Amino acid sequence: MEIARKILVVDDESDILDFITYNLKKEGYLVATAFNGAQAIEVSKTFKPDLILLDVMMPVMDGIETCAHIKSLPEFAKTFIVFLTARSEEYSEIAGFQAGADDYIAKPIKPKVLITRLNAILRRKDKEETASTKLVVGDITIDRDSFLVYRGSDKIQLARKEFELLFLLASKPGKVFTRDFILEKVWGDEVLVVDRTIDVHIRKIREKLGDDYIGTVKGVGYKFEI
Amino acid sequence: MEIARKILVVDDESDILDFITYNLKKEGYLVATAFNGAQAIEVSKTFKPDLILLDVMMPVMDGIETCAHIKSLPEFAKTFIVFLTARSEEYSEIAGFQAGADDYIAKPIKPKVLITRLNAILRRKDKEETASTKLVVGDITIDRDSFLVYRGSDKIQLARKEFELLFLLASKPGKVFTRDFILEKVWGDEVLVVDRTIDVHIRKIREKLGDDYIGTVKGVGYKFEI
DNA sequence: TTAATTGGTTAACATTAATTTAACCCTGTC
DNA sequence: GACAGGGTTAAATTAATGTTAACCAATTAA
Repeated sequence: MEIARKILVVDDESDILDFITYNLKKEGYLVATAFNGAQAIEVSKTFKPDLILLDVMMPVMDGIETCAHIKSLPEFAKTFIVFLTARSEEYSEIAGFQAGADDYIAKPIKPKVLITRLNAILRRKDKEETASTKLVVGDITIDRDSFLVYRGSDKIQLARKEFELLFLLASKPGKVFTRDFILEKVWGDEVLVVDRTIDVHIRKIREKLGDDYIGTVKGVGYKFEI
Repeated sequence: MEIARKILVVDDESDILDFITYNLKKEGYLVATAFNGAQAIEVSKTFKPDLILLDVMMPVMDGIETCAHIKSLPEFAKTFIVFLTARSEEYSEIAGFQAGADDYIAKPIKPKVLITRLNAILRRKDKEETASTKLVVGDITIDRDSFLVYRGSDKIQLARKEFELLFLLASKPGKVFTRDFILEKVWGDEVLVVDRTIDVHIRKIREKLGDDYIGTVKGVGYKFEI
C-alpha cells in the first residue's frame, strides 16, 4: 500500500484554507494547515510534510520570506514548496524561484486543476527521489537540476541514459546493482533491450569520468566505487 | 515619511461605501468613491488610485467589465484591482481574474480582515515596485517593466512568448526546464500546442540573443546557461 | 476601410545526437 | 580449448531537436 502524502497548506484566509483542505482530504492526502509563515515553520517541524502549499500574499511574513526561511533549514531540504500566486503577480514567479520554490500554481484555484497539479508535482518528486537535487560522492557531484556531473570542478556532460545510470549507481555507493534492477529502473518495465546495452553505457560513462568510479562485479552487476 | 496610499472604493450601495470608507480613512488611507463602473473610470483619471476596491455585483456596468476596461488602459497598468465578492461565489467561478483582477476579498466584510488584507496587498505592491523588476544573469538583463532584454548595453526586443520563455528559463539559471513545465508555465493549462512550437521560439531567442545563452539537454529540456 | 506588419503556430524536412545492436575481442576458469 | 561473462568498437537505428517556410489571427498603419 502507498503511504499517504502529507501536505501543509498555508494561507491567512480561512476560507481558502478550508476550501483547499477539503479538496485535498477528499483526494486522500493528509493535510495540516497554518495561517502564517511562522506557524508554517512551527508545524512543519512535527508534521514533516512532503509538500508545502504556500500563499505568496500573507501579512506579517509573506510566502517568499517563509519559503526562503524554510529552504534554509537543512531538515526541509527534501520538502517541496509550491506557491499559490495571484495571476498577475509575475514578480513572484522570479522572486519565488529565487527563494527556492519548486513550482507555483495560479489562483483562482480550481479543485480539479489543483489536484491534477499536485499529483503531477508529487509524482515528479517521487521520480527524482532526489531529496536535494545534488548528490555528492567522493569528488563526483551529480546535479539533477542542471543535469551536469562534476569531477572536482570539471564539468562533465552525460547523455540522458548515462546520467540516469550513473545517478542510480551513485545513489548507493558501494552497493552492487544487478543488470535486471538497472534495466527496470533506468529503462522501465516495458522496454526490452539487449544485455550489452548496459555495458556500452557503462563504457561511455567510464570514458567520460575515468575508469575508477564504476566497478564490475562479475556475475552480479555494477557498483559505484566508494 | 511614507506617502499615504490612495484607494478608490466602488460600490452601488452607499451603506457599504460609507462603511468601507470610514474604516480605510481611520487607517490613514486617502479614499475616493464611485457608484458605478463609468464613474470609477472617470474618478481614476484624476485621483490616480494605487488600488481600486471593486464590487463585482453592480448594475449597469459590473465589476468585471469595469475591471477589464480599466486594465486595458495603459495608464492604469500599475493600479491594483481587488474585488469584493459575495461569499457564495465559488473561488473557481471568479471570472474576475480573467478580467485582470489582482485579488479579491469576500463579503461580508470584517473591518479587521479588510485592513489586514489591503495592507498585505499594498505591501506586496510596494515590494514589486521597489524590488527592481529587473532580472540580471551574466551580461543579460531582463526587464519586465519595459519588456526589454539587454545584452550588455544592447537593447533587444523579444516578442511576448519569447520573452516569457526566456524569463522563465532565466529565473533559475542553470536549471533544466522540461518541455511540459515550460508549456504549463508559458502557455497555461488549457492551451495545447505542439512540441515544435517551443523549439521555434527557442530558435528565435537564440537568433536575437546569440547561441550561447540557452542550452539544450536532449531528452530533458532547455536551460539558461550560467 | 484595406493594406501591411507582427506574432504565434504548424507542418515538413534536415540535422544531429543518443541509443541500440551486432560482431568481435579479451580474460579467466574448469 | 571451450565456455562464460564482460569489454570494445563501429555501424545502424531511432529519437529529439533544429530550421524553414507557410499560414492565420491580431494589430497597426495608411
